[in-house]
Formats: sequence, structure tokens, C-alpha cells
Amino acid sequence: MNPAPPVIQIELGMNEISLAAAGASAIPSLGREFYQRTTPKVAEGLLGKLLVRSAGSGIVVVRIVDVEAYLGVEDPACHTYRGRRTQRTEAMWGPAGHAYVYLIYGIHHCLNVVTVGVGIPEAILIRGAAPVFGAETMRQRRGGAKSDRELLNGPGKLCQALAVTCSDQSSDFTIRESGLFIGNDDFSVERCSIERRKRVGIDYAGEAAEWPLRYVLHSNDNV
DNA sequence: AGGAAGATCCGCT
DNA sequence: GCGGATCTTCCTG
Repeated sequence: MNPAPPVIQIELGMNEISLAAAGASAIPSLGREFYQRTTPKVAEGLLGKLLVRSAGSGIVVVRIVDVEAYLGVEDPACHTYRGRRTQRTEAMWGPAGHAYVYLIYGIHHCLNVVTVGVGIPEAILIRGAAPVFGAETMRQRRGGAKSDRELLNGPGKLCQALAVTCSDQSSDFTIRESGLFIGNDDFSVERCSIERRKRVGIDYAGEAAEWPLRYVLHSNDNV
């Protein structure tokens, strides 16, 4: 049998939107052009967007609230600094709008969005998000009782909650049928403030450690 | 072939 | 606030 997909109610603070379970069809995915801009612009643009994860049985939706830009061959903090091109960083050299996933400290995965275009290896690290749908699934994956706030506040935690691993390498964020896509809803960033800060955990990068390439979204609602 | 370091997280103090 | 976990990746010799 082939029942109509159940409608899921999503609570967004004062807002409420509904989604079809089969593919979150109420969320249009962002097109390639969105990612083919300068990395800081894309980073800022990602704030407030929805990241939709379908893996196995479940769908999980989170709202992006914390990102960091990594500016490629001229950024000492970037994995592709001075043109480093290795098996690990290969996805960064590819087309914009795809995932770059890597393992850090042998334990945690980090999820990035590749920007600009082929041959220009820049990317944005997704550091934090707010649960929109599927908090229970994420809580289970994170192991134990965690507050909504603790579910996704860190790049490793976010990957754990979304079950993102290196098998998601190069996944296309513009394609709804891929396991990971990024989309829009009627959320308004206008009512929020965007804070720029220094990036985290890159003290080795000298002066670049001071560059204000971390973007954090603050909302008056319940984001 | 070997070693050092890492875009982190968690638990303990 | 601090240190350990844990292992891949990359650079050096």
C-alpha cells in the first residue's frame, strides 16, 4: 500500500509550519547560485536556513545558527591553505553546494558547505543549529537526555545528531533527494541579529585567527 | 616508516 | 577551566 505521507507539525517558537514527511516538500531547496558567491556572503546567507537530513527511516530538520567561513588557499586556518590538495580535501576543490566532511581528533565529524566553484577550495563549517523537527531522534543519536540547546551546539555534536559521516562526502545540498539538503522557509532573519566573531580552535593560524569569519544568529523568538 | 598535531567533546574539579 | 580520548592525515627524513 501507498498511504499519503503524514503531515508533521513543526514548532518554531511562535510560528508553526507543516511538512510532508516524504521529503519535506514544504521546504524549497536553495539553488546552485546561492553557493556560487563569495564565501563570507554564503556564510551569512546560511544563517536561518533549514538543513534537512533524511537517513534511514527518519527525517530531521534543523535551523542553522552558527557557521564559520574558511577562505581557501590564502587562509592559514583552511585545510587547503597554500593549495594543499589531498584525498581528504578533494571535495573542497569540487563544485559549490556540495558537502565536505572530515574526521577530527579521530572521533568527531565536521560538516562543511563548499562554496564559489570548481578549483576554488573554500567552504563553510556548520558549527551550530537549533532543532526544528526530529529532536527525539537526534537526542537518541546523541545518547542520553540533552536539552534542545545541547543537541546541536558544536560541529561534532551536530554531525552526531544528524548521523553525518564521511559517507556523506560530496553530497549535493541542492538536491532534495540527497540525504542532506538546505532549504528555505518563511523564517525571517530580519528579526534577528547577526554577530561576527573570531573563529574557534585555530590558534595556530597566526593573524588569521583574528579574522571575524564566524557568524552567529541571535533571535528574539525561540531559535 | 615515523611522529606530531588537529576547524572537538565530555567529565571532572 | 583542564586534560584525556582516539585515530586519520600529513609532513619529514
